[in-house]
Amino acid sequence: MKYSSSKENYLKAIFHLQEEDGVVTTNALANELQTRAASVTDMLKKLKTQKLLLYEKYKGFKLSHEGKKVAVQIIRKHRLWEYFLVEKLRFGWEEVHEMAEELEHISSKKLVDRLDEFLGFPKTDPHGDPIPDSLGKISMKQQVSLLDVPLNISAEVSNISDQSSEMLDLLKHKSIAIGTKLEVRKRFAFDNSIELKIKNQPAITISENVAKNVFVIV
Amino acid sequence: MKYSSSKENYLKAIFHLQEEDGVVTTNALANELQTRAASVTDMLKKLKTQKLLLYEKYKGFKLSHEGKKVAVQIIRKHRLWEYFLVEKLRFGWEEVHEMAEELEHISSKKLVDRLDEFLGFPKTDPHGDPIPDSLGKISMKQQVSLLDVPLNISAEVSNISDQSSEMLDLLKHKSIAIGTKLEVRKRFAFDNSIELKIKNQPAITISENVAKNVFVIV
DNA sequence: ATATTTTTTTAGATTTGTCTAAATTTATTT
DNA sequence: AAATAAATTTAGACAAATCTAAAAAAATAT
Repeated sequence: MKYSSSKENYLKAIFHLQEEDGVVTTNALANELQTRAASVTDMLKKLKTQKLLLYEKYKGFKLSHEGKKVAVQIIRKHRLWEYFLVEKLRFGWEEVHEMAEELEHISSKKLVDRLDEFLGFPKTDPHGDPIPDSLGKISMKQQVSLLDVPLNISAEVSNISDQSSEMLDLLKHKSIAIGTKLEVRKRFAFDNSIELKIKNQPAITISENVAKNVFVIV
Repeated sequence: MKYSSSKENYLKAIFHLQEEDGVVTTNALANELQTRAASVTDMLKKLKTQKLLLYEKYKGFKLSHEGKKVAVQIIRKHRLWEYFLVEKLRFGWEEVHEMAEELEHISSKKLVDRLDEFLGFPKTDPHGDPIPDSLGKISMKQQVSLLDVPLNISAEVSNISDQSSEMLDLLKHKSIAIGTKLEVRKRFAFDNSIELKIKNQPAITISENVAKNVFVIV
């Protein structure tokens, strides 16, 4: 089955919000998609008709099994194309999102699978997010923010949730990138700032605000 | 400026028909795009409003300078993506057209230029059609059908205009592919069939009908 | 040069996705 | 538990791209 780009964007957004917050609301979705609540309601009805969504009006909604399957395939395409753009075409990881937003709607499944193979079956995209496999399975290595990681335990940076250029600039300066191995040495109760140690480098300090956006695998 | 996929398809189709037949008609375009003449008229008006087309009703139409520029960029994208699919993702040249029809509408110019670079600035796509450069220049190595090529002159197959699987099957059997170097040895006036010689192989004969679809560069 | 056929255009509908403004339902206060 | 506020849905409209059926223009044939 093939769905419009618009429908695919709704499915993807619902999937992400479901993951993060457990429940999705009409307003949250409208905000995520930069549209109006009324437009969201219109689309929810269409998605329900196509059995991609379980929806009772005023009562809330969530993706059906089929809806989830479609969403995951779109996310797979998005992340594989991002990987391609960064690793093969040498784009910076901060400039690939918009291009991937378009590329994720290319329909051929065979194309995605061949691309996956061409790229060597990467496990995560350039932002550290896991790439679902051809069957839709997502390896869920659990990520923890630096705020929650235990002290003096080796961890590897896996994801940066705020990808503003200001944030990326700061992290670059502190030599923190996806894949960086580090340990949290101390938490300062005064301002919740955190002291980190990266091998062969002097200790560094980051603010609570930065720490909460840096995710690691322990 | 960004145009809808539908508009881009019209521009591309008009460009191709203009190239082939000099003049384009409403019906020819409707046929090419598998749509109705009325729909074509509707779109022509829109393209005129956007100054992509010179159009006087009942009098005919052709692409404006700007319209041509846009068409060429789409053709560039189409052919680069085809090249990518065949050379990097190992698709057969007969299965890439539909995928390229989608990929050609991805908007980022920077992406296309990076792709071009990644592919090593190929000059022709897998069907032998020339790939316009970043500025829209198309190198017009003139192609001649095997019907028109002089005898006993070395020529290189550059294009197959009929790409039905029957034709491709026949050519495969005769070891004729894009890039094959050959000479025309003899023309038989009786049925206009042609005898060819490919290096290190016995001479072969092809019918007029086949010959007229095989284009070479001399 | 008139009649007939073909091509092209118009008029009016339809579908998809969106919108605004108003109405309805649910949630929150007091 | 009413009153108020917030969230959600409906009603009705619009733009883009398409369609069918009918009208108009151009091309062709007699």
